[in-house]
Amino acid sequence: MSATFTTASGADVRVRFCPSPTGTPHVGLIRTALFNWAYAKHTGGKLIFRIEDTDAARDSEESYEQLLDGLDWLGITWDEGEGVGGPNAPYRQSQRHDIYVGIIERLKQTGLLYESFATGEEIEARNLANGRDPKQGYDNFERELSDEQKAAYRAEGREPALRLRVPDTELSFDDLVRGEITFPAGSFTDFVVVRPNGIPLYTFVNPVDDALMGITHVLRGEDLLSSTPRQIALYHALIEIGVADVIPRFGHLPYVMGDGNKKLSKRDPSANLFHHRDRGFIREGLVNYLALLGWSLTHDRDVFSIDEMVAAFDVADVNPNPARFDLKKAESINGDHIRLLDPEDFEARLIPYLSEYVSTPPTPAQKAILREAGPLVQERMQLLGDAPSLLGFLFTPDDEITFDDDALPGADAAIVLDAAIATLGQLNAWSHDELERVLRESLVDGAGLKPRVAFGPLRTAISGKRISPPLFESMVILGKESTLARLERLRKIL
RNA sequence: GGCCCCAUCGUAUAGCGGCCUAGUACGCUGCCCUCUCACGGCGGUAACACCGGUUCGAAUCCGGUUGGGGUCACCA
Repeated sequence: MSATFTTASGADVRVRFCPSPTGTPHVGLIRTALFNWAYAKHTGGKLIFRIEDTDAARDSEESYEQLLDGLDWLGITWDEGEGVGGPNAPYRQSQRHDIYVGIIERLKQTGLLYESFATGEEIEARNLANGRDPKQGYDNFERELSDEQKAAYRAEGREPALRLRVPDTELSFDDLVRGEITFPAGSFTDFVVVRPNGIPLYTFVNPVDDALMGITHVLRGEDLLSSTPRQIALYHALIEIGVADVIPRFGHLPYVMGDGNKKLSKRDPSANLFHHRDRGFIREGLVNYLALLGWSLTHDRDVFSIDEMVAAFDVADVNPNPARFDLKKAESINGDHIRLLDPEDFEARLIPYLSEYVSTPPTPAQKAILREAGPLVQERMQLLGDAPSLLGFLFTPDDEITFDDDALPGADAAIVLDAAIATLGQLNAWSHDELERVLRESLVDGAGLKPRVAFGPLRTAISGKRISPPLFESMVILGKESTLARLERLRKIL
């Protein structure tokens, strides 16, 4: 027999993002936040931001601040919750203890919660003795403990945890991304919701707060899929005592995988949201890539704006397969978004990544260089963090340029440099076209060199590198004096 | 082990019974452009896990097998 229950429908969408503030923000967690946010935006619903800080040992204020930082960076905002307030405050579970105590009391009175004294070892031993798999979990053994038995336990100095009585029926629900899922009777057992010290567990406070806050759609990670029947069982209990009136819809988002076949580990640098920001992902690029982890806009486009995502996003379209975090693809998408930036915007975003060369705010001279150099590199970068190696030479004094080993030409380049110095020394119209014209004339046409042989040493002289922004444009930015000084400096070294 | 989820090129995905000799993107790769590197353009590489059904017709529906993952805490 299948249990029947009411699900939320028709009403305005209310979704939530409810992280525990432990550690630095994980991209999988942020992806979950993004999907909830996008779904709220798409449906015109509300996103509630709640802090699940019921684990004092692991929770930290620093972690909470990082969460805010990360969400703010990506532009994920919420309509109700910690930081902005709302009718269901407080939004930190550590401040909601009194609310929980009242509900626990009512649940106890109705017999939906019962006292459990058994230790893990006792449960396992009993499973073994009864021929059950020791890993099978709790056996609902204490459902009908007599007062005498309870007193005996207390006489031993034991204090009871509280378990929820789950229905002895199968339980199914219609997952928004996976369709109908059924758990057979007996595959989920009575579980602890309150510790002996009276502090409720996540398994209790999460559904309780969802109910109290009127959450209609629970979009969360696949790791919570197996606990859904227990949550639904708790919802039944909450409905029975009038705390909830409907059961929300559930949608379990696919895992974000790392290399191999395991979840992207917290220890993997790729898991850390800020690692990507530090390397120069822009928010448009990272959001786009994160959205692609389990979702797609259309069959032939994977670069899109956040607005386009919001306009099209529906949980029902989320793919149930686990998604691998592919840094190469992410960087490529980011590069596309960098190219999409307005030049001034791009310039402004570059500055923090050039801190070793450019002061904040930049001096007028630095600003002028950035203005001219920005367009030269905007299409050459996948990450803003590429900027220092590409642009550093423009901010470095002529006599402090260091030459990369792989960029150093052979002694035969001396002829090239001599010719270039002679030619440029006489050039007065210091423009891109003139520079190219006279240098080609003297080196390529005159000396009969291949362009790459002719210009390679010049590139090294002015940038110190084998790879640089376009040569003539760079010379224009540096100016005649600086260009000649650099050419002469390399000439002397050879 | 019980239960649950998942299964299309190396990766992410499109596909929701005929439009599929399976599309797109990243990656890799050939050519073009070219002062380097990029960008851009034109090609190439490469996949429906397997076995049964249902059907006139299956990547698409059903069952099984195999493989992978998750979960069975007085963590969240």
